[in-house]
Amino acid sequence: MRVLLPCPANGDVMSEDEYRAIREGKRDALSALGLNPYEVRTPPRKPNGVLREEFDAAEKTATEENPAVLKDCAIAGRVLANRKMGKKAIFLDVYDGSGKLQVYMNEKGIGVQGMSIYENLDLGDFVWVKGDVQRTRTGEITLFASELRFLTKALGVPPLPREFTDEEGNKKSVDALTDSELRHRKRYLDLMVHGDVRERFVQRSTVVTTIRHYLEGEGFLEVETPMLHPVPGGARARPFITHHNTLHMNMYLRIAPELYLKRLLVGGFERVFEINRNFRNEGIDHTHNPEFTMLELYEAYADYERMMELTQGMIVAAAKALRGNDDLKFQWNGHQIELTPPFRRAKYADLFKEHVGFEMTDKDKVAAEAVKLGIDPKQDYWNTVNEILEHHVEPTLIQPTFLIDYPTAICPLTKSKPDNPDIAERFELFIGGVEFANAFSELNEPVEQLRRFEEQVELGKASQDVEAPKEVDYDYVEALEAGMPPAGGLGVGIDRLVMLLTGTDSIREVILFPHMRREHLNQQDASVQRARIAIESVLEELDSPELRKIEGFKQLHDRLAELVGHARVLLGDPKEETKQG
RNA sequence: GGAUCGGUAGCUCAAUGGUAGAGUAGCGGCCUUUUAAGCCGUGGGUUGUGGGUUCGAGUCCCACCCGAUCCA
Repeated sequence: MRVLLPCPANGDVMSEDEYRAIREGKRDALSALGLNPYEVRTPPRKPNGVLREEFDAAEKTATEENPAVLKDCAIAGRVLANRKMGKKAIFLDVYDGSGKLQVYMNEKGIGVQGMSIYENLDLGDFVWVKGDVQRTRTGEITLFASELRFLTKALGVPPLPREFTDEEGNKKSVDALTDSELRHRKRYLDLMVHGDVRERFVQRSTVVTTIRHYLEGEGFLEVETPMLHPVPGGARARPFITHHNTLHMNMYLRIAPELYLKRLLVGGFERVFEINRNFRNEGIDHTHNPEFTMLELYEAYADYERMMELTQGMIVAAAKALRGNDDLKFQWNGHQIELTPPFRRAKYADLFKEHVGFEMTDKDKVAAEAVKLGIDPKQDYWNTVNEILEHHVEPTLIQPTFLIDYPTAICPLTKSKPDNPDIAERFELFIGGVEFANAFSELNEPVEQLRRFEEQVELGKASQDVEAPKEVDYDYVEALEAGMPPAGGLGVGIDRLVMLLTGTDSIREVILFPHMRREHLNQQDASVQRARIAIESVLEELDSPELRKIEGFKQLHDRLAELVGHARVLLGDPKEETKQG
């Protein structure tokens, strides 16, 4: 483990790590040669991939007597292999964003200056190399170096795949950085050494870009609405709470952009979408990250039928863009998935009856089933029905299925069927037993919306449901009073879609920096951490001008500030130490 | 929240309760076209953290930290 210690002499860091010390020595040696170990400018160069293509093209006209050569090319990249064959033949593997290119060097080519750079080169460093590209005797496309320049020193050792010899004497390859914890915490290393991981994030970008273009093609406008909400809404979830200091008010990281996007329909935008993060304060596992990416879109004068078309259309477009062809078979979550449209449609009540065995309106049987499944008895009836469905039906929905026509009671933002107030025009799309999309014909009646909001808050209070809304968004109701056109709305979980299309079973593999607990916090450190946070929040509260108006506050404030100061010293807060020093 | 599994050198992994090891990377040397080159030599560890049992703990016990998988 690398241990960094502040160096009292110059404020720099010194290290107990021998690898690092050696690299620091080479860094200093480069400086002594008059070179910048962190060079500012890179001379002109071409990507490795471009040179490979140009060389392939040149070879098409080459003959045995006149083999292909590209004169005076230059590349830049990270050195990840160094094969020294004696004093006068060196092979480097230099990687850039477009892949690897081998470099051949000898003293005759790069000179004394180049060799002195080579002497101070470590795996992981960045270099610029100039020379002719041709094949070696063994057939590898290689840049024969005539000039070597140093670009950047890497003080850390890159984790590299290696090979070992097993008991039978067979050579076996070993991947580097296989520990998923390390891979996620140090994603830069994971990306550096795992081309397939880089490729997966390129694919993620392809999915997002394709959806964006698809929607733009449908006439949608991409918008950005607030991440900080005064009243959390638009979904059932616990929000993250934060605090705005000068407004002296709590704010919530959004759990959904829905209510803002629909305000835009009121304002006259007819087709809007947003692709961005939602934050939900819930558990972390291989399908949940506290922040995740959602697409939400709203279309005036449309309904949930149209939303089904759009959902299918963009998923298929993304799938084709990734595959580069029309093969829509995907292996995911242990299932073979066929994404060829149209996706199956099935009614909520029908599938409930089919898989649970009785009507969802049969109160006695629902109650009995709830007991059997251990569902919270304080739950509202329709939430109970929904949990039963989640348990018995959703896992069976392997091939893409639009589950349509939900009970109105669990759809506070959805318009009911014109001929049946108990059924809402809502669907969720399931693939591989997992929810991928949620959409409905949007409720636009302000009075009914207010009634449902209030009902949700009351039900939440009664059942002590932590996910239930605590507050009615009156501002949204007021917006509806201004008149919102009939509309369809849709939400699609982008992370899950990328998982499906890339055949990945863990959300952490499609999020660059998935959240984890802080490393190396023992219980004591964790307590100190919590205490510090508590102290900070006390201090913020003390700054409130409202509080200052209260009689006798000054004395209380001074006493508290004193106590906070003591607490900081006890906890070893660096701020307090510098104040005293 | 519960169950199970895991955390040992930079990396990948060994080690019946009995001197913490190998490969590779590193460092030194040899080698003029290699393909994760080869050969010789060599340094490298708070075994996740803290306790306990024991003559002796990587190993057994307890608590905790960080993950993974399954369940709720």
